[in-house]
Amino acid sequence: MNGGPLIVQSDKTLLLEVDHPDAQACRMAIAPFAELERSPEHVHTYRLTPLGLWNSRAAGHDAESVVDALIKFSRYPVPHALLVDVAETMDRYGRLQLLNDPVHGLVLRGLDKIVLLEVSKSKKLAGMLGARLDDETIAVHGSERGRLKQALLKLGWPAEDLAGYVDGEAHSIDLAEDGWTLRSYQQEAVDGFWAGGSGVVVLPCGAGKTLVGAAAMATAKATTLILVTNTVAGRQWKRELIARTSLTEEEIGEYSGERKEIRPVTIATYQVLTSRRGGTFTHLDLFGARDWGLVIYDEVHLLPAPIFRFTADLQARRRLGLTATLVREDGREGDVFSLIGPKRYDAPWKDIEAQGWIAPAECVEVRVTLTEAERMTYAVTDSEERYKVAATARTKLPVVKALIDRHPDEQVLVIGGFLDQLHTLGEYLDAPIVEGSTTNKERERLFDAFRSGELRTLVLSKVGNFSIDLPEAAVAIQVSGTFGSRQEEAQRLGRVLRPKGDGRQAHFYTVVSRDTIDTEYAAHRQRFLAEQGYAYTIVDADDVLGPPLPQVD
DNA sequence: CAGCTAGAAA
DNA sequence: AGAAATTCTAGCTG
Repeated sequence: MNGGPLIVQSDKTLLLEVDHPDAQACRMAIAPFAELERSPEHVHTYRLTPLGLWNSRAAGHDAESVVDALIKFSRYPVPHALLVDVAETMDRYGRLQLLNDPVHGLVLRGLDKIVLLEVSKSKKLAGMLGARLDDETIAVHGSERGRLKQALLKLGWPAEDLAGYVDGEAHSIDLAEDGWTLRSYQQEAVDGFWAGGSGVVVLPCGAGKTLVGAAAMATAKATTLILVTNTVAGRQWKRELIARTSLTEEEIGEYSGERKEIRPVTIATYQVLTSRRGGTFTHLDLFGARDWGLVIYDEVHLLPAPIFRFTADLQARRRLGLTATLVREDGREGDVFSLIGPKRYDAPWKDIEAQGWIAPAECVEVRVTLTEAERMTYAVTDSEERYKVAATARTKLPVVKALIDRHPDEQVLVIGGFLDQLHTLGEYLDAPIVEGSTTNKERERLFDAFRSGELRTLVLSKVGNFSIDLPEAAVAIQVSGTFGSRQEEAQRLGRVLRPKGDGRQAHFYTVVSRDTIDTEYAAHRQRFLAEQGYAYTIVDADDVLGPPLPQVD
């Protein structure tokens, strides 16, 4: 219509022309409700999904604002049927509400009687609903609050949960007042969460998600259960809470493989909760050990399946999910939506970078050419092993070294997915390795040495995908990854995004073998970051290695 | 009680 | 669609 950057197609894909002058504004406008699917050089593909639309609906956007954005940036007339579909899909959220009735307890109310009638006939809801109280109200078994929301989402009628929460056991928690305040986006995130009751806050790694958690605790002023991915991450939470809140060492317990403390604020690992013996979960008591007023899920994109089940029974407690990437590789975003809650806040990474709260980062994909012999091996390897062969090619070694040498004054993390490759690298670079078998004690020692500057280079296995706080790292070099995991890429970039004291830039290199599936996987991993506005420059390994040394024979 | 190892789970 | 890696428990040792 007006030469805009966006082509809206009736199959619900949106094509964004990247080089168009309005592309950036358009990206900002559609990001709240559309999911990026592909991001090659010139045209990015987004998709409209029901979940994306419902998340933006829950965040207070109405169908009109979505329709306006599509029409405003569209190059051609937007298919009418698609606009109708957007409006209808968004309108499905909240037509059913879960409420707390003073007489009947938990009830499902239909703002639309027909919808209520329709879902009440569904076999999927059998056993969850009780007596029909009137035209627009049906009693709900209190214990089924979570499972009912899951089922309704699957039926396409996600309920708005207004049934409220128990306060839990009160516990005095305040933010410490010595010379710092929450950043504006952190405050907005906490306000959004609290107003919504429960849900997910999406912020980049390094943007201070722990402080959002601390502020939520200071708002709830109640006993809190914090679930984290591993023990070291848990200790970082503890350290941060002691520094930034009125909580003392004695008030915070660690519930991990090593210790089983239950205190007013308890930090537990997902693994310990999901561990079982003889088919029964052994540590479930933790959920009932106290009258928790708030449950915080760190790295909610990694939440293991059993935790979803327990969470279904925790619907009367306030739940805060924290993550940098809401995308899950297992497609269970719907369960996060119905059981933890809708997305309550997110901010584009580039916005927070523009405010100076995370370091600007340059992303470079370095392509190496395999040697004749490596190409031969690759060619004769069957498909299952191929990725490993391509990703762990020895040709990458000197390239990694050259990249490190390009930043002589920076601390460097080398991150990969295959242990033997990492051991080779560790020897080659004379750098220590942190992997799964590294004891927590040793990890903390190495991380401390790195933080203090004593150690310049550290090699990390998949443990580096999880929250590790290493503020000094300014350069990360990725040598291999898992499949094409988008969240992994984001976590790894996140390792270098903590703002540097003097505003230095961060560098993220990904070293990839040319003409192999290594290249494809790398492209897949980069998708999420492309959505956040990070563009990769592709360079040849020879440009990194510099001119070849003269041959001496 | 710290440190190590094997074995299970997802 | 599959393989690798991680993290837990439990049992042993000095």
